[in-house]
Amino acid sequence: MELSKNYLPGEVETKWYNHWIEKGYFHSEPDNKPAYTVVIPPPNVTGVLHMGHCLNNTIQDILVRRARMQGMNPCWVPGTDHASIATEAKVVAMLRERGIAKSSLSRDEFLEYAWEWKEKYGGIILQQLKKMGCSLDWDRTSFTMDPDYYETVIKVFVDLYNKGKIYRGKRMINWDVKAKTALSDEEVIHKEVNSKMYHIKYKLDVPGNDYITIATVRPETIFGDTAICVHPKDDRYKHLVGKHAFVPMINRRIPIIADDYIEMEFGTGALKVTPAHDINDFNLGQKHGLEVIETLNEDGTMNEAAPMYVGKDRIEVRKIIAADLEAAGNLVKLEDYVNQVGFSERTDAIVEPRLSLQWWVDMKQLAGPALEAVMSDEIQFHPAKFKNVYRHWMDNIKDWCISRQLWWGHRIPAWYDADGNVYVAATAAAVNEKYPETKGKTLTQDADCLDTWFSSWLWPIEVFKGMSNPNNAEINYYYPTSTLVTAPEIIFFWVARMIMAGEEYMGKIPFKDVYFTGIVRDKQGRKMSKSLGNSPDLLGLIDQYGADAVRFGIMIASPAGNDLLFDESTLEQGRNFNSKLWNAAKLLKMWEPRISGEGKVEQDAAFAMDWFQAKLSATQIEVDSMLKEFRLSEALKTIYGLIWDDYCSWYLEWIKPGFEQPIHADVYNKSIEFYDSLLQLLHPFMPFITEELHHALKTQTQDLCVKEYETIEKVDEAVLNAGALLKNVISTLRDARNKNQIKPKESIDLHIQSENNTAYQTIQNILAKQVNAKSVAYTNTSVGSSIVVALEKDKFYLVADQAIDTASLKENLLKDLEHQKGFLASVDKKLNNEKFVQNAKPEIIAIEQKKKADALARIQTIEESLAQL
RNA sequence: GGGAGCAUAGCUCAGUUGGUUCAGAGCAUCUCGUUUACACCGAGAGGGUCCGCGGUUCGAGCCCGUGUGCUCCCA
Repeated sequence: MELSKNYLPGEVETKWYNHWIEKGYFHSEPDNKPAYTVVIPPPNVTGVLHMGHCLNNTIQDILVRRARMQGMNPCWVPGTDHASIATEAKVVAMLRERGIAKSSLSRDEFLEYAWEWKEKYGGIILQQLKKMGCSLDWDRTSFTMDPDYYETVIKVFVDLYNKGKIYRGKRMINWDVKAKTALSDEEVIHKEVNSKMYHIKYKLDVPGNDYITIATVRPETIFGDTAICVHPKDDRYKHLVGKHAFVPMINRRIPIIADDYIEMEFGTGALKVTPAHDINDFNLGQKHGLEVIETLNEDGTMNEAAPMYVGKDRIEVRKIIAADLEAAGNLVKLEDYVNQVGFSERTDAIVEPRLSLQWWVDMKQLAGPALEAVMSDEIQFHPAKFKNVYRHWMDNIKDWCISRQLWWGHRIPAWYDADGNVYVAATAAAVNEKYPETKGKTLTQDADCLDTWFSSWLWPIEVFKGMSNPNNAEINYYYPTSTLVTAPEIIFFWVARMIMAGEEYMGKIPFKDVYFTGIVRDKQGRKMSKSLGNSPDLLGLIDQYGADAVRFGIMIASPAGNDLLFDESTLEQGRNFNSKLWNAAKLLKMWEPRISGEGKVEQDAAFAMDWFQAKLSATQIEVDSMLKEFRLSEALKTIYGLIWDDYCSWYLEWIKPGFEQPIHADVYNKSIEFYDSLLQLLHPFMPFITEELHHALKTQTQDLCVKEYETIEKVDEAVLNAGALLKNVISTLRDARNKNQIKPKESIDLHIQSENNTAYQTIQNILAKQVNAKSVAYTNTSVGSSIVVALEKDKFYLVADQAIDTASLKENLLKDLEHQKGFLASVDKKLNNEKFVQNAKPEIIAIEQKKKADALARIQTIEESLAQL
């Protein structure tokens, strides 16, 4: 097969992906081989591929492809998450564009639109993963609202309720005014915001015209104030405790109370207490038996509690209230202030604390075994630092608010009778059966849906129908899964809860290793986000550079445990690597017509082959151990260096036949074999080009994708060292040529002075070729009018036609001499130190003595060279 | 406010229980070079008081203390 001038990724990628699918390589069925199971973190059904997915799925594909080539039975399950809030928001927006208000639709009508939307636009992201080469088992594509999955979620709710681990309660929750739903704590993102601190004075209900001043960043909440609180030890306010004050503008009379919760140094030391709209104030209110006055409607507008602002949004009121307070004479001052404000993860609306009746999971009961599994390393986190983060959260775990005021999702299986009694069971019929007293009564189902994560925490179980069809062959074979690859941001949302669900419902951990990827940032270190517009178009990049180059670029820049600073130049590096691979194959193929089977392999070529075999084995071992430790980026770098430097720059040059000369069949075949091993090693990282070249090299019986790794050959250390010496000599001599301005084309005569000539004789042809020497000779004495180079204990004389710059040669030698002498002095200092000799281990002392002997020998060599100048 | 982590070449990072030849790699930089795989290239080079200070030790990039700066998580 003839290779084109350049590698063209586009066609090659489509061709091989289709081929792999046709062959069914990615499909897994339980068998006798060990399973290697990975479940994809299900992207939102509304999602499109971004850099985070790209990193995450490339890593998973590397692990899965490698497992496949190691003879395991890998199963990588794709799927999507219904993403309740995000999807419902998209559907509502789509309806609005068509002029349909959600409020004008019944629940069923709305859901019909939602499903229609999901079928049409959902799962685009899965198609995009194919572009990247992901070896997912498409026959297993799952969705968190598939019928079985849906039933399982409901079953789990009922079960936890029956066990007393789910309850309904009125609590302070995070309210998303845009989506008009409750949010869990994890769905609130705290950001630093520039605000204003309003100092507002409240008239005291005492004779005279006295005031008490409070400081707040949320002045619109004053309408919900039901007390003012000061510290009991605060001398400024002691006399006011037990008295009353009036809320500005509405003149409602509220008590002044004392509590040591107050920080005297903060603000004015007096706190307005608004139990309905702040969690701390709520707790304070409970403690002191204060009234709770709500001032907000569901959509964040003010209600009748603020008569002059009814229907206006709270943020808008915050802006205009200053003037009104000022007019009323209650505004003391305004100052700039930076504070933390909670935003909705999904809608970016400012979250309002709100008192509300919601469903909760009692997390304390579930946390125990899940914490233990990680602390005991039954589940290993990579990097391990996330163990601490995990423990901290589990130790301080709060109950999980799971109800969402949405229609898209799993509807809560709770029914209410006319008196407001609650009955929990999977269906209305099941309610009647379980609670006979409900028969004949009109029951209304809870209108709310469950938090999206209440379904995703069952993902590793239910993708194998582990709950809807317990103990089936697949769940028994594939569960627990092997490795979970995910972003650290969802350690609490998802990872922790999957562990809980696994322990609760399977009695077993859901995965053995968790690999946390870094966060994808731009060149300046800013997180990639839609609002910053710094996310590149991934499909465009794949078109431009090829999928392999994108995978390479992203992996080479992702040090284990660190964030990824995305820079397009690494994709360029990936593309250049593609070219390098392509050209090396072209070179090999060029030699094919010149194969000759005659005679013996020349000794320098034999050396080159032995050396590369040793280098290859050593690197395979190294890569193996790196991958075991999930050091993927380093493993890729190592393979890159092996291919580019050791194979292309050294090995191929060493065995390269002269102009139009034949190549020995053994050398040719061995070189092809080496190259195929390199492609195999690289395949998990860059699957397309490696498969293409694997087939381009020669007729293959097997696709690379499923070709199992062979046992690694034993490393011949002696040959490895000999190769290292050869490389060192070549570089040193080339440097000497460069420094003496000998033109590359000009050949030299090389004389070697060494105690070990045989070491050089086997490699002298390579040496001659690589430093452009027309002759190599061995000598016992110095060679006149030559460039002298000292390396270790050996000396090399380069004889060239042109005049020699003795002065600079001498300068270099003197510099080296000084260097060596300084080194000798430091070694001597150590050896003459009695304490060192007494305390250091014998092998360390032996090393120091060898250092000394070597340094002395080198100094002698240099001095001799100097004497000859 | 609580917790976790980081600080090594211009950039991004390695550096295994403190001790192999004066700290390594990739990228970037500089010099030379179009020799028939590759300029998406080759050859070579330069570049670091390992954040500051103090301590332990015969010996510290690595251990301890402290200061400074940065990042993330939680409240």
